[in-house]
Amino acid sequence: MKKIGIRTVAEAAGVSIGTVSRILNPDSAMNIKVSEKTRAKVLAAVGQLNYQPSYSARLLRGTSTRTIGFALSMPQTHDAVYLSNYTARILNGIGAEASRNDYQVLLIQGEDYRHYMDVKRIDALIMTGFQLNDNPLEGEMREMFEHFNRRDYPYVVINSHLPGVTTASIEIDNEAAMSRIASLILRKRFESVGFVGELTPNPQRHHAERISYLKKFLDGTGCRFEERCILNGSGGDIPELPRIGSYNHDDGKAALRYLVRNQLLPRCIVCGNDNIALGVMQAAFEYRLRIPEELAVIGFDGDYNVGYMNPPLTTVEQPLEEFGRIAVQFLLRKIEDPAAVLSLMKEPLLIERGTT
Amino acid sequence: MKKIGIRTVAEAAGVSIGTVSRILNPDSAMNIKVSEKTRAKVLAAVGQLNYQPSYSARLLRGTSTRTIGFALSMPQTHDAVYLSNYTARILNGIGAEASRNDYQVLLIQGEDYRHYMDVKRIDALIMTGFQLNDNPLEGEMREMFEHFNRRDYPYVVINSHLPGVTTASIEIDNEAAMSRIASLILRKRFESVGFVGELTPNPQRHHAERISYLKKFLDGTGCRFEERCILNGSGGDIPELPRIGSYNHDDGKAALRYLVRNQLLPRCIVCGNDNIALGVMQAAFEYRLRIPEELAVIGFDGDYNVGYMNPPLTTVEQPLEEFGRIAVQFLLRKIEDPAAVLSLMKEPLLIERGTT
DNA sequence: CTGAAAGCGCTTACAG
DNA sequence: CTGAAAGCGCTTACAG
Repeated sequence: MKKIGIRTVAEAAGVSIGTVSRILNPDSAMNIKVSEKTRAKVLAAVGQLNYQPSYSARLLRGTSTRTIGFALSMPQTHDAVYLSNYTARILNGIGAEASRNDYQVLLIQGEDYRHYMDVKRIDALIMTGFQLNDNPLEGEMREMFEHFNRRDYPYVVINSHLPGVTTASIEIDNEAAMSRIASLILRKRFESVGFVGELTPNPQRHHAERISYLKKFLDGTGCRFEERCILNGSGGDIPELPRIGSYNHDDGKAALRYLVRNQLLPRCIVCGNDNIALGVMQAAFEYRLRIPEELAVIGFDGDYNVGYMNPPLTTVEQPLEEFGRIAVQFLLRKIEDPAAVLSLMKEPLLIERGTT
Repeated sequence: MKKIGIRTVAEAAGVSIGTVSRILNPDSAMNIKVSEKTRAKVLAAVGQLNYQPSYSARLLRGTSTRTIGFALSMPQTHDAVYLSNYTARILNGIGAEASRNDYQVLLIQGEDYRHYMDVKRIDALIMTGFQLNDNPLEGEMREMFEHFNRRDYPYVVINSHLPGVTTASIEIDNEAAMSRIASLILRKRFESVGFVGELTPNPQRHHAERISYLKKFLDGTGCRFEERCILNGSGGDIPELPRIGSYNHDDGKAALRYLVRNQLLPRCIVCGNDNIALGVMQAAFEYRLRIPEELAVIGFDGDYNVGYMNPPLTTVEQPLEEFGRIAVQFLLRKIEDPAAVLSLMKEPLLIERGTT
């Protein structure tokens, strides 16, 4: 079986390969000046031979790959879970918008994001989830972004930022989110509040940020938000959890048990994400605590299922799908116009349901 | 800024580009016979110039792309949701195993899967979710698989099959699953059973399959499994639902409401998937039905969150992550050995929790 | 052990 | 309007 390439087509149509190429590349400036007659001949041959231009050869000539990279995790930060619920939602937005524009998505895992761009395996890159409290790779990453900025690469960072370097970014307004949560807490007159984040040595930085905003908004209101009811990270009295790449449910369970056993249980627990909240709720049921009468629970993210809990979870809705879509839209613009910039801070919605 | 290619490196090291290439391709047979001295020189130059071999040039030379395609949906079957919960779990397995083997994953959406393989944009392809009751593209797809088989392409189909063509496949044993569900139903002495699948004109074929197995196992046992309590597909009395690309929760809600209003509510509802089950449960709570005392609910799939419901959901656990991993392992084998075949039927676990 | 050269399959100035 | 030719950046027989 002979491989059919551009010259097979050219022979079949009785023209040169250059002509075939011109006809097959409508974007080419030269495409216009081709006679209808030859065009018809060539197109017929293409159809009959079912010719597919080689992807790699086109790539080599510098054409776009029509591929957007989505970087799933930085080295050392990735655990057993490849794609979290949260990441999947972002990917939903990315995928929908990409496919609308006839782009595909390459999932990238590993150390070297620069490489994919440098080598033009992808046209653009979306990153998320590397914002740890203490990221050992911060230096390297800063360099990477400077490299990207210098070359006007199309990239976007979602819900993460690195001090000291400007990046194209989309993020949720944690301050606004915590302000809304604080209002709810005060309106409900919950007299004490706790916070449960990830019980790992190196949790996402968001959690710490949100804790400090919540402190700010609750300060002087009479509502107690004490240090020992704030479980985030590790050390001190915080229960140790083996990290098994879970979806954080276990952090919630462990935290609630710890609070109950040490008689620290607050009236309301604010959680770093919805999975933690589900874990908190499950453990609360084990202790026969009534939600929301005895314990209120507030989540974060707005995962697909949390409206179907019993009671349904009050949570801060992050429009993650929208983040994905906006990211792709920006990247497509940036590909056209290297000067395009993006710096979007989105205010989230607090959705009150049955747990408060 | 000059672009640095293989010849920049060659010049810097004072050797020919062929030598550079040989040193950089450890797999090459010629790699062994290169002197340590030149190797050191070249490697130093590579490091210093931070040289990255062009991905596209390598591709053109026929090297592997180190990319596995994951096809998300067939044309016309895809709705607003790009990646369902179910698909995300498969992808988790694929991604983990791929990245362990230094492969990346390309998400493919659109009409033409053959193209990606033919054109060698990917080394292998994984497909799922196209098994509709009435797939208008069945003919085309059959041709595609025959094309793949003829060329010994590495591909796998997960949880879908097409009558009349043999494909490399991994699937769940629906018969075993329904046998387990039937045993549970009989043991609990539920006197009547209903089924809720997708309330769309063209539901997944699994649901119909499972209904018929359940019929078989319940037949003659005295447990009633009547036609009018089987809601799957559309037509007849089945409530019409606008498809909004949801995760099926709404099917569950609509179905339960329909059953209650028409006084058809059975003692136990078996659901086509977990999202449907969550919808059923939520609607049941609205009617103040007690689960499991008045109504038992059984899900399918084993999504991450369903153990955290209240009560936690009894469901059939599909090892979807494992399916993804096995698929990748097979593909890597198939790349080495074109004669490799795969036909795996996996028995699922029924996990009994609070809803039965 | 290494170099010079052919060629992977295209696109695109350059001629005519 | 179309052809002949250069070249994208590599890999790999072929010589030596």
